[in-house]
Amino acid sequence: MRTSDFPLNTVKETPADAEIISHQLMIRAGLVRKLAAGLYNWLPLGVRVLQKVQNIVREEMDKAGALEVLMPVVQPAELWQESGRWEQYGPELARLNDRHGREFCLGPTHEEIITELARNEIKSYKQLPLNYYQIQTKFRDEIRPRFGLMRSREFLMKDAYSFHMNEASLQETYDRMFQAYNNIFNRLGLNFRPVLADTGSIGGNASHEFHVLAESGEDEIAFSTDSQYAANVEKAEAVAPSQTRAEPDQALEKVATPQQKTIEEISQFLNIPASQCLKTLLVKSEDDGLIALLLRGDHQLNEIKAEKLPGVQNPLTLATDEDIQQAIHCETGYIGPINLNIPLIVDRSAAHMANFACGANENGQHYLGVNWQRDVPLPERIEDIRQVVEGDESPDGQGTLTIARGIEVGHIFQLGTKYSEAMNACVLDENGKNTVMTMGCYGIGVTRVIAAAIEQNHDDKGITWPAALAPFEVALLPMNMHKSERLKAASEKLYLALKTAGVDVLFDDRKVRPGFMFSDMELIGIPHRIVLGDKGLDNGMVEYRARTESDNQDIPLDNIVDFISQAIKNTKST
RNA sequence: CGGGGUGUAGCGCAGCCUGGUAGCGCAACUGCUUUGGGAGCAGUGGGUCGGGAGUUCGAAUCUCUCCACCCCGACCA
Repeated sequence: MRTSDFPLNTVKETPADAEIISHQLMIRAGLVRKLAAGLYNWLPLGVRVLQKVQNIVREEMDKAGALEVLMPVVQPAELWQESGRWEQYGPELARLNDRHGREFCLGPTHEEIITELARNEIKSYKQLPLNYYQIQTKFRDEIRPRFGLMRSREFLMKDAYSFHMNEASLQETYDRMFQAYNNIFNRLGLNFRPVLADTGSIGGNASHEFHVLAESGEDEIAFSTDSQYAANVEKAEAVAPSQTRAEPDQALEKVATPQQKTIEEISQFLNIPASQCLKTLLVKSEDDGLIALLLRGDHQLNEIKAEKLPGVQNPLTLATDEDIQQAIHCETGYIGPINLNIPLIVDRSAAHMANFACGANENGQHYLGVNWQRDVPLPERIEDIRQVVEGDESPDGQGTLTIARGIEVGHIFQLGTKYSEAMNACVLDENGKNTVMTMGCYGIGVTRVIAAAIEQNHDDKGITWPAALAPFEVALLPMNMHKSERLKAASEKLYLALKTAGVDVLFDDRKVRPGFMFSDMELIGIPHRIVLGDKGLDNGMVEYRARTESDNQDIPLDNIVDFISQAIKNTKST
């Protein structure tokens, strides 16, 4: 490709509304342009990268035995009503009517559609297992689209759905997908980790997320220092402290704490660490009453864990100030377990506290030196309801947890029969008996992968694409070609030779100054650069430099095609 | 949805407080010079100042209203 035929649309200035580096660079390099909040146009250069990702995803999915399909973006409401998600989904589901007034939505995902497809097309156990996938646009009307292509409203996703006779077959495909995902992200050249995950609103059993590690990631991941254990903090289990609870050695004492409500204020006011304060949160119970959740002051409630507990309203709902006033006759901030006449659930770590402080259920009053059993019965329900923190013991008993940030680029689920049962997707088994199919689903955020790749691969000059993602493999830069017929001839000849050798080369034949060319090619992140100049030609040499290197290498013109082919091969295999 | 902010040339911004001929830099186009790290000089084109209503002799500027976009928050008592 020639730059005279392939305008680069790079911009020197950083757009004002781009917060994170990938967003800035995607706009500066001319990959995308914003159309509206969360909506982007893809320019030719960006499309090339998109296609690279798609090709790798396709190859690995095909290799893993999945079959490509294509389903509509616009989906009839009936199917969503059948699964129950028409009501469950909030405003994130974009709904619309056609000219006849019939209801539709823009697909945020395709479980309903694939289940409808499968129940019509799959009749016999002999056709199973089957794994369908597509690469298709999704629309989610996000509360707040942000970080450019990282959380846009419209985005490209690879989604796959598998169908099975039983759990064992599902597990087999799930394992294959797990492997396929590892292959995909390895081939893409990303630094990533598969982690145990919560199944979220989609429901189901086992689930893994694939995270690209980056500071700007929106998710927190907990890793063991000593083992392979890795989990999203939403999911990571906070194990009970291994040491036994300290003996009471302080007397119970009631102290005035006027205007001191938050844990921070209390710990400062009483001059005790937050870990010695007990935090009491009131939430709604299933029958619309109240339940108290007790946590160590320095710990945070894990909403996902809490709302799964029997008796706790799901989704988790905090008690209002009025509820609390009515039930306890005090304000928030002064609640504690002593003489608290509502059901209590205590976190494992909180159950190990001794000589702690807590609210006295009277405005402006706290207790000090509180101990379980002596001053207040230890609640029967001891559960894991907190977020893990750095330094916690790893749930597998090996090492401690460290926490890193990640960008979720893939997610695989064992769905079970959630959708197939609701939508009656059955096949006949070998006895001619109707059986509900078991399902799995597997997603990759194709557009997000690109943003994540840039977050992980950039320098002060621009993008430093992993080889597999770069829009072109080689930049061919002639210095002032329009002034030298000899240079022009040599450049054209080399361009042709590279193309013939199957190299994806971008030939900068614009009449621009050298510095301009260098900057453009570095910004858009082409991994290999060949520079031709008159001086070099005198000696039959050209210059080579890899995008991530800072020094030139002189290569004989006669060898450069072989040299480059080899360099490309090397970067691809690493 | 709550709070805050911004809308002026393709992009980045000034002008607004204190009403009086719409500006700067980059980009684009033309010409000349230059040519190994985003060139210099000269010239050219480009604006319903987000939309609407109002106040005024006169509104980018003041008032009201609508819209768009951005940031923070939306469990941490």
